[in-house]
Amino acid sequence: MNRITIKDIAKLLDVNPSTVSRALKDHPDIGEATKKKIQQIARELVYRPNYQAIRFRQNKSGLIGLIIPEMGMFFFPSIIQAIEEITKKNGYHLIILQSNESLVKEKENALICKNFGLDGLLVCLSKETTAIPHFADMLQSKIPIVFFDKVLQSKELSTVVINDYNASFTAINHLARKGYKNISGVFESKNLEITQSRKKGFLDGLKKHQLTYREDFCFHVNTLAEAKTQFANLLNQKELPDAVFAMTDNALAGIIQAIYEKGIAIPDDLAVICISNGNLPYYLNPPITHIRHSGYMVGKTAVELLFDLMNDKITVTKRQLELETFLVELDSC
Amino acid sequence: MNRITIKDIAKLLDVNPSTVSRALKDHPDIGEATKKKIQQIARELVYRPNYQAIRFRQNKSGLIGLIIPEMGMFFFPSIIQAIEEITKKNGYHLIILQSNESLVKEKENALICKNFGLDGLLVCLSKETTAIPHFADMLQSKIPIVFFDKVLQSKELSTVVINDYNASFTAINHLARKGYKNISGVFESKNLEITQSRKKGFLDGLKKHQLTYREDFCFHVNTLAEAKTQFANLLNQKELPDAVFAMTDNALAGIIQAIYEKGIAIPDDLAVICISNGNLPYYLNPPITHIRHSGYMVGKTAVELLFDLMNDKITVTKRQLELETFLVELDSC
DNA sequence: GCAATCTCCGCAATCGTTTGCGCAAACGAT
DNA sequence: ATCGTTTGCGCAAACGATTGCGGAGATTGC
Repeated sequence: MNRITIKDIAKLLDVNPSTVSRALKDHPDIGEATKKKIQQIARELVYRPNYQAIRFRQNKSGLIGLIIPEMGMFFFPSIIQAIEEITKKNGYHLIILQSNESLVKEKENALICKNFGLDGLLVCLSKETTAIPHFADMLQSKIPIVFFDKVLQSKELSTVVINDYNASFTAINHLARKGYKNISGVFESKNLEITQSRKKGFLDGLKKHQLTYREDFCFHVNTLAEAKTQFANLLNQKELPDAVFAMTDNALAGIIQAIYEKGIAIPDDLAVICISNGNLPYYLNPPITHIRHSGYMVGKTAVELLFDLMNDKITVTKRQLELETFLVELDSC
Repeated sequence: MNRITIKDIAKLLDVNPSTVSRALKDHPDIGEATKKKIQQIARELVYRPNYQAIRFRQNKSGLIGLIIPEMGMFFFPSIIQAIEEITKKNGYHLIILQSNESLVKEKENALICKNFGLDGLLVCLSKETTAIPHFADMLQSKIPIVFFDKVLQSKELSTVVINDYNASFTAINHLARKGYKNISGVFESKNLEITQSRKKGFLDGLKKHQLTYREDFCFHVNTLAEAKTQFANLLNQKELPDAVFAMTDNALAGIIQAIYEKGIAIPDDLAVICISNGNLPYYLNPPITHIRHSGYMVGKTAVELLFDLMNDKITVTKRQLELETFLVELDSC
C-alpha cells in the first residue's frame, strides 16, 4: 500500500533485509546473482529509501544551516545562490534562518540548529552581536561552523570575510587621484568589525593623500532611511563635500535618494563611490563607480571551507580567509 | 559522554523509558511526584530530545520545501522573508531549492523533495515548465503543495498569484489618462502564464482608450541583457514611442540601462511605467511609477494556505487565490 | 469484605535501515 | 582426504523515542 521498504523486498525474495540493504549499495559480500535480482525488483517496485530513517540511523541530518541577519536585496541572495548550489552538489540541503539583525533571534536560531542536528553551520552575525556564547557548545562539539561577512575575528574561529580595509582604501585612493578633496563618508553601525576596517581604510586613504578628515562630513547609520535623512541634512549645510564614499549598497541607496531629491548632479556637483556586492551601482543614473566584492564568492568560499571541515575534521584546522576586491570604474567620479 | 537520552534518564531514576517520555510531555498517566522528579533531572542534565529520532518515528520531517527558479534580487528575497517567518512560527523549517529556470533541475528538485520526506511544498515553476508530471505523485500523496507566482492554472491545484491582468490594465490606463498614445511594451517569455495575462491586460488597456497596438514597439525578452539590447534597438529607430511599459523589474532594469545610455529624459522624452515587487523603481532616477505587488504578501499567502492544507487535509480543498495590486505614482509619467 | 474501578507505571513492539559477527557451504591447496 | 580460506548470506542488535496494552496496587462503592 504505502511506500515500499527494504523489508518488503526482503520478504518478496525471501532473503534477509540486511542482504537487500547491502545489495542495493553494491556491497562486495553479496553474490552477483542475488545482487542483480534485488536491484532489479527494487527498480520495478520503485524502491525509494527512507532518508528519514537513514539520517536517524547515521545520526546525520544532511542539512546545512545558514543563519543570516536579514535577507535584503543585495548581498544574501547571491550568497545563497552559491551556497545552495554547492550544498546540493555535495548531497546536502540548506536550511535558512533569519535573525532580523536581532541577537535574541540569533540565539533562538542557534538553539534550533543545535536541536535540529545539523551537520554544519554558516553564520553571518547580526548587528547586535558582540560575543558568541550561544555558539560555544556547538563550537566544542563536532559540528563545524564557518562565520562569514559579519564575524568576530579570532584564531579560534573559521571565518571568511573580504579585505575591507583594502576595499575602502582603494576607493579613497581613486577619489584622491581624481582630484577630490572634501570627502564625505557614510558608514554602517559603529560596532561592526567591517565598519571599523572600512573606516580605517578610509582614514588611511585620506592620510596617504594628505587630505583632511572632515568629521562633519562623516556619519554612521543603521538603516537605509537613516542614511537618506542624514545625508539630506548634510546637503543642506553651507559647505558641501565634493565626493562621497558609501560603505555599502544600503548606504548608497540612502544617499542616492537624498541626492536625487535635492537635484544634485553626479559627478559634476558631487562624486559618488561605494563598496558593493549587488547590481545597484549599475542600475543608477549615472552608474556608480564602486569597489566590488562578490557575495557569490563569499558564499562559495565559506561553504567550501565548511565542507572541508566536515569531511576531514583532523587535518583542516581553523582558518581565516580574506577575499580581495577590485575597482569597477563607471561614471560617478 | 554524548548527548543524554531518555534512556539515560530512565536508568538514572530506575524507571522505564516510556515513563520518562510521558513525564516529559506531561502525560496524565504519570504521577505528579515522578513527573516532577523526571522533569527536574531532565532540566539539570540539559536533556535535548533527538528530533531526528522523533521525526523518524512520527514520519514527519518538520521541513517545508521551497522550489524557486532563481533567487534574483527583487522578488524572492521578500517572499522568502515571509515564508521563513511563518514556517518558523509554526515550528517548521525551510529548505530552499533553486532550479535556475531549468525544467531538468526542477525535476531533480521535485525528486529530492519526494525523497526527503518533506511535509509540505511551495513551488514557483521555472520558465521552461509547461506541464507538471514530476509533481504528479506528490499531488496524489498526502503532501500538500501550493504553487505560487509562476503556476499552471487549474482547479486541481492550490495556487497563489497576483491579478496580472488588472495590474497591466491599470498601468496602461494610467498612461492613457496622462495622454500618452504610442506605448511600447516589454514582456518576458511568451509561454509564461503571467506574460499572457499581463499582455492581455496591456492590450485591453489600449483598446479601452482606443489606442493602436504598435506591434513594432513591443517585444518579448528572456533576460535583462536582452531587454537592454532590444530596447536600445528600438530607440535607434526613426519613430519612437512616448511611453514604455515594463512587465517586470527585470525588464525595467534592462530598458533603463538602454535609456540611460542613449541619454533620453524621463518622463519628458519617454514615460516609463512597470509592474514591480522590489525597490528598484524607487532607486532609479527619476523614481519609476509602477504597479506594485508585494512578494511578501505572495509568500505569506502561499505559506498560510499551505499550513491550512497541512493541518486540516479534509475540509480545506484546493484553492486558487489572486492578490490585488495597486498603483504607486512616482515621477516617471 | 469483596468486587469494581482507577492510578500509575512497565513491557515490548515499532519505525526503516545499517552493521558486526558468525556460520555454513564452496573452494583451493597440499 | 584434510585443513584452511574465501564466498555469500542470515541473525540480531542498534539508533531514540513513542504507544497500545496489560497489570499490580490502591481506592472506592455497596
